[in-house]
Amino acid sequence: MKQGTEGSDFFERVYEVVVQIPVGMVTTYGAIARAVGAGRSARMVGYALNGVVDSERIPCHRVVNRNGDLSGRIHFATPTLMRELLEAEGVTFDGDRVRMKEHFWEPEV
DNA sequence: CGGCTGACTGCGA
DNA sequence: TTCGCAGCCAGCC
Repeated sequence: MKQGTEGSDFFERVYEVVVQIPVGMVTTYGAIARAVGAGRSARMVGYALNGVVDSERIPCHRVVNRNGDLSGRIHFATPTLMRELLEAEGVTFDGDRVRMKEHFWEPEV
């Protein structure tokens, strides 16, 4: 995908990575942060997704924390939404958390 | 320019 | 594995 072309925002990088997440797979904020070169700005990754309006273009529900727990503004507003979306895509859950061992996908740098 | 906030992570207990 | 504390980075006021 585009690399270095936009060069405007770290946000764009995040979006580019998130949209590449395969259906039925999930990744962590830290993984995305590293993929975009931010390294430790995992929190900013979530912040970037917070600014996303196109949930259709940005599958933010596929992004979880390292525990596999669905954290997110959307999940905070509608706790069932993210889980329903993931299950609908084929993601399996272990209790209240995603089976990272089964669905962890690492973004390509 | 300075300080605060945040959808996180790593380490220690 | 879970709980708590501190650290880093980028955006915003």
